[in-house]
Amino acid sequence: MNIKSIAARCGVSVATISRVINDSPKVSEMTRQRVLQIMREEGYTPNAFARGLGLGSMRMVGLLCRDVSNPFYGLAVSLLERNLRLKGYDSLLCSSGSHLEDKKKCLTLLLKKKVDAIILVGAAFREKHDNSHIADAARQAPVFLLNAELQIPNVYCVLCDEKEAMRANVRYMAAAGLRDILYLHDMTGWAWAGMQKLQGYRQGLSDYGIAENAELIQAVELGIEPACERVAALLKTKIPITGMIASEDLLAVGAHKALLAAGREIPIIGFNNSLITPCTTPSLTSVDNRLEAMCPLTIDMLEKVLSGGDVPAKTVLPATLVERGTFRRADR
Amino acid sequence: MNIKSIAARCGVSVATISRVINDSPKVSEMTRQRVLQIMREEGYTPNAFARGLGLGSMRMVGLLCRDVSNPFYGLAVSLLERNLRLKGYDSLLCSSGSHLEDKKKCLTLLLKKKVDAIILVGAAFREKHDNSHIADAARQAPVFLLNAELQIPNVYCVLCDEKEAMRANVRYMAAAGLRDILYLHDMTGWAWAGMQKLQGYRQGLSDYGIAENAELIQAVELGIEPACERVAALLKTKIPITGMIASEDLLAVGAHKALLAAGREIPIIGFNNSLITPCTTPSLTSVDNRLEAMCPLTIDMLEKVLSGGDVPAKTVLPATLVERGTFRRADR
DNA sequence: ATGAAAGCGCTAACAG
DNA sequence: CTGTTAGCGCTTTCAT
Repeated sequence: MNIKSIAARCGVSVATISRVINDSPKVSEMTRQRVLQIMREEGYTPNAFARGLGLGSMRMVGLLCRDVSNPFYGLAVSLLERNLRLKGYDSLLCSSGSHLEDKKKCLTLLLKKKVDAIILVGAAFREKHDNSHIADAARQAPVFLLNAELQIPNVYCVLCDEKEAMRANVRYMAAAGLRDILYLHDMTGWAWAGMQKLQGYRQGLSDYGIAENAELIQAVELGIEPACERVAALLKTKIPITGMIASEDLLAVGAHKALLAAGREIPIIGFNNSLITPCTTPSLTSVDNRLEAMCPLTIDMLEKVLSGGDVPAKTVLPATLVERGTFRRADR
Repeated sequence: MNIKSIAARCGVSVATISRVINDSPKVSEMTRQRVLQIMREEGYTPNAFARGLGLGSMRMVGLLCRDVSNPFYGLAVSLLERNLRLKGYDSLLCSSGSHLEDKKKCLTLLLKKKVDAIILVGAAFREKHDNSHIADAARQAPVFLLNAELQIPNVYCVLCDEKEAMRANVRYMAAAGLRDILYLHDMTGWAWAGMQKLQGYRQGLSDYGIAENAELIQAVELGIEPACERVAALLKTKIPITGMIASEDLLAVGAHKALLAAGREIPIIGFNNSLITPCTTPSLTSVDNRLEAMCPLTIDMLEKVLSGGDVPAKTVLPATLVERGTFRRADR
């Protein structure tokens, strides 16, 4: 069943069928209806590959993330995919892992499939030294970075101001009279987002003239248990801790668990406002980095770029603190 | 840059280039090397659409799930995608939501893109009354069900015996002397998997000659808070509860939260062995439904089916109880 | 408004 | 082992 047989069955040429398929205005309403009718009767679907070949696009975009099984990325991918579908794009998914070589490979694979655009989900896609592979990719298709920043032609960034959010966290706590604020993060080596957050923490301290205490900055593996163990150990030392801020909810939950075991209660703020915030008792206060806003925005931009429109290379949204039981702002 | 210009540059015909691209053995090693060399020099990549048109496949498979942002599905999608990539397939992702009409639409969209196969992730894709849309799809491409069963030609099922797992849960608890076992589930209307688990619970009771108590079977919305509220309410009644089994970890965590608030401790078993099991103190005992085994297996089967091999229409794996702090088996 | 025909870039049967 | 050539199914100019 191809365009030719439909044309024959309709008594028109393939050109007319093609016009109907592509919603061209240069078809009389009468023939359009007849063609549509027959297409329905025959259950005809235009061959996507042939269309792709002719049009140079199959309306697919590549979604790259480190790992969809990470709830944060999973949510991002879910939101992106839905918004893409609304605009008639399909999503080619690619969990790349965190090795640079694998990320490059994934990029190449997506480009080979001739996707219309590529979305890099997460700050993990900004390398420390060399982002030339992204620049290369951007020469073939527009690249969108979700939650990372990179100034490269044909690369568009949508991100949430996490540095400022972290800074605000510290200030809120300081304003509540807490001065010994533990910063629990999961930075492993270079991680742009991690650096930003850490800087935010430091700025927050300096805003309030609090001296930085290296013992209060703790890096652990990303997970509830590693965080729990570390905090449990810290609580046994003489290091004073009156507040805790984590770079990820999982760490905050781990910290809370350690507190519970030690029979103590200390204000905690998590990050990402993920679905585990109700895990703790009371529920976890957490920073929401606005995925629900960033994702639709990204897709809007994508659509504009693909239709030749002009779009800012960088859009920054402010984060929001979602206050729950583990910490509430004092200043209101 | 197309096959023709590469052919010209190499001084051979397009057929030879095509043979090289497709790893045909009928090319002399010398020319193969020369062609590969030049392809590299020119940075040539065969046009995927044209190949798709010629070969009738772009090596893509459709991944359908209700929502990737659900950690359980996210993990499944992640595992499937990785295993597919290892075999050279790309994944077209589709979060369909739970409405039948939307699921049908997604199926149609994937088929339009001429995917080589379709994987339906989760029991949600088995409808109560009419699965003809799946049968229709299966006529166009093999369909694989992850964690659901359906006897339809060209549909292959890989699942975990959740009914038996739930039955075992009850038996373990009963063997430990617990008789008033609350069953907390999230069944909303028809849900095949939900029914299976419930049946398992009932069988477990009957295995031990325990009479079913309707008040001990509670349906709540899927989420920590709904479960917490419900259990908190139950604990205030006179209904005896000596053990709890949940159809999903989230519910178990909610239940545990309620217990904590009430200052009580009751054995709990969750389901899915998700990343939130360390949320509770002590950590949550949970049933692992073997995604790590099912996903690679599914992809193996997919590969075999696509290469014309014979494959069983249904494969069932046993679940595993991962014992942590909230419950341990007595019988060993 | 419609049709004829020349691509799009690659594959594969056939001939050598 | 290699080349010639006819598709694959659709899009799109250019006539009419």
